[in-house]
Amino acid sequence: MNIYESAEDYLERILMLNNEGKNIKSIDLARSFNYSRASISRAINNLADEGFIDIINGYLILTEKGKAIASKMLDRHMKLSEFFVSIGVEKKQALEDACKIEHDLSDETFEKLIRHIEKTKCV
Amino acid sequence: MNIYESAEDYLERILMLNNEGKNIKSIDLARSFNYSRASISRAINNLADEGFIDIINGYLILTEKGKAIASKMLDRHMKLSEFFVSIGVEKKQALEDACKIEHDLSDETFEKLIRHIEKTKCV
DNA sequence: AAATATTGTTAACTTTTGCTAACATCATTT
DNA sequence: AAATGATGTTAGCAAAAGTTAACAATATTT
Repeated sequence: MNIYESAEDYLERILMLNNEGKNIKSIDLARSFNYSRASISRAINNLADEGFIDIINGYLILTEKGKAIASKMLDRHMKLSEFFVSIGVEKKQALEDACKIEHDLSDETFEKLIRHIEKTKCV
Repeated sequence: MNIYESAEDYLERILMLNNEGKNIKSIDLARSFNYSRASISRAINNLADEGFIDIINGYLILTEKGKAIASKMLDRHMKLSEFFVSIGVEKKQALEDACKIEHDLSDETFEKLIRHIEKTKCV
């Protein structure tokens, strides 16, 4: 009953696209990640089995449980990449790095980091 | 001819232990990571095949190629964990988080981060 | 409605990185 | 030298996360 790193990415991406006003099907996610339809199909069905999403008419709908994870990841994603950009990292690179480490940072470290960023914002 | 994350960890750990004045055999690495002898044996032989270490009398000796990676990782490990501690993260957690993200950060982001840390040191 | 194109699923494979079990080798101690 | 113990290797397994190929189910276009 773990949630895997890849699963976190999928949920986050669904929310990200929803926030852009898009309703998402499997194929959209596959295109978004540039992964095969097969990979996404299996992953998505697992997420549905585990109650992170509902699949309704082919559309991927985050459950509360799924949304909780998606929001957490998206929040980390945005804050980390903003921070990287603010210290001079090129945007594309900042996004890429944020995407990787958002899964690995402990809650403690992430929170302390955010506090540090707030504190040093005008330096 | 990639270098995998686990391989980076092994090389780093060899250097770390060398720096404590220890000469390291396979068994020491296994104990250090709390991994089985079998896992380490195979990984180490791969690293030797790929020219990252020499195995001499059972001792694991970093080649120049191996040392380059080990130093880079160890440097990141120390600087990141120091930074985390400096912003209030508990030491054990700081080490754990550093160990994970040291592999993922791009050179650009790592360097910019270090510069930022230097700049905000006395805030 | 029939033909075509798009989307989703299934099965079997690959890579990374760990495991256990069984065996081989090397070192120590009696 | 023989017995014991420590270390290293090999073989086969597992899980996570991707792949391709082949097929099934939907949609769309003529």
